[in-house]
Amino acid sequence: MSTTKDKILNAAERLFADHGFSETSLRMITASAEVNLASVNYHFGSKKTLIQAVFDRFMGRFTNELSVEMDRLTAISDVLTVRSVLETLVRPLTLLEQLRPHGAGVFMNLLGRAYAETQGHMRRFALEHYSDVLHRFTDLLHKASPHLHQQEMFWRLHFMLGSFIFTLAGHRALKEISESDFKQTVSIEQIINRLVPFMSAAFSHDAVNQDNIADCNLQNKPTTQSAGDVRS
Amino acid sequence: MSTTKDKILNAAERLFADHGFSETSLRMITASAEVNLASVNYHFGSKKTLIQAVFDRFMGRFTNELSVEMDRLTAISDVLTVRSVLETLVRPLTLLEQLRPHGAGVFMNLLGRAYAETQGHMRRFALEHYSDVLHRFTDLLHKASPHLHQQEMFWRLHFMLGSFIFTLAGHRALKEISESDFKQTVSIEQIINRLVPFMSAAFSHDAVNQDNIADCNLQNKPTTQSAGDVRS
DNA sequence: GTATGTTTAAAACACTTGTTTGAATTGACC
DNA sequence: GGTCAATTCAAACAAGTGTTTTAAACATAC
Repeated sequence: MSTTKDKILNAAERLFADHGFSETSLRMITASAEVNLASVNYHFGSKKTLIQAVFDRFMGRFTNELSVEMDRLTAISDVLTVRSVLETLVRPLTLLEQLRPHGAGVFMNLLGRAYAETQGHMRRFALEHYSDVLHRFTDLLHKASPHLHQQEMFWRLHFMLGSFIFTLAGHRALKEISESDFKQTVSIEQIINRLVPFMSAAFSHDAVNQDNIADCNLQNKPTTQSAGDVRS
Repeated sequence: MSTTKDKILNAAERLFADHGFSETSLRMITASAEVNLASVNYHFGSKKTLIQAVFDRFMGRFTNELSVEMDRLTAISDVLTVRSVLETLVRPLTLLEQLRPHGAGVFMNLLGRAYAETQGHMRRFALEHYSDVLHRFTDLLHKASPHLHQQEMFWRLHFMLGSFIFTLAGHRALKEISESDFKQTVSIEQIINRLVPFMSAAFSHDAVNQDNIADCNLQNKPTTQSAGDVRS
């Protein structure tokens, strides 16, 4: 029942959100947690595994919630849209945010880091431990857009991931700019609710003949195509 | 005339791409550049300003190219589409990549870092020194989608930026996965050419009444064949 | 050639990093 | 109360960090 472990975990979480990982020292963490410096190595082994532990705790909470949302979705409707699948992300993310200050931000930071690693150590860990939930999500997405083949799916998935990670991981900076420019507060939930339809449209677009998209587009219709000037 | 400065800049560029910024020490840089350790402080003042110098050099090359592309676009056509505006990014980015190994990756890394900073020091620097080109780009984008109000514009711009930064900054890791999964090499140009139509669709979507998008959506429609294969 | 300002060189500086050590403390169980 | 393992603690460790210093080498002008 030793609370030391949790104190470290919580302090690390908060500091990681504020300063990033390599910019957060163990001394900052232990000072903030009011525990001894050596205790982090005692309980977690190393800084690297501490980061993993923080990540793991987030990932567990997130995938649990996501699982619930996906259950709900598949229960109520048998026709899937990209939009409805992406909307399963909203609650898990906002929940993370209200569970801890900047929760979604730290989580996305960790996720981004997991991918940025060239070695891919953290990514492999996540894909192993949470493969079922993750695969289930991509499966739903695939069912919602069956015309996309695997490779296109792969890239769209990561384009989307990029938007999510970038905006949510750095949402404090973005909030700052937005609020100084528009004199209006903005919550992470609002950002997500803007992001989901945005990504839905992107994910659903027909790449072969993009004029189909243009036709639906309510903006000025360019009959003279200046587009398609794709240099190879 | 002194090549020491350039040697440092080039070595820093390459190492930043491989290990990130805080993970790259000045000793690694000076060793790789085969110059004395002290010379980086002599020529650049500090590590921080060295990073800025690397960023500045990239930013200069990038904005120059982008400017040319925007000239070309506005010259040939007076009706703008989101797609055509986004396509002005293709050449500047691929040029960066072929100019130096992983050039676009480092540049996007720096760009991402510029935004991630809570203090916003680097972002402010970029916005001041390159405001004209940057504003011109956003203006074109705004002209191409005049129905979007400022705030929605702001967020969509950053959603897009997120995809670009994430995918290009981490494109080496993504390449790795993609090539091991699909047994097929993939160039950064191919990624960009996938990303542009993806983001065009996202940017052009009608947020007010998203059913319009859904109606245009070709998913589940039997007439469409396996789409999305857009390698150029 | 000397003088002047610029560039390079090796070494040391002051400091922070993650980690380890070995003794002190705690808390439970017999 | 004594035993033993688990935990905490202060201190030190070795390695690495960015930066500064001082002297030497260089180039260029007078």
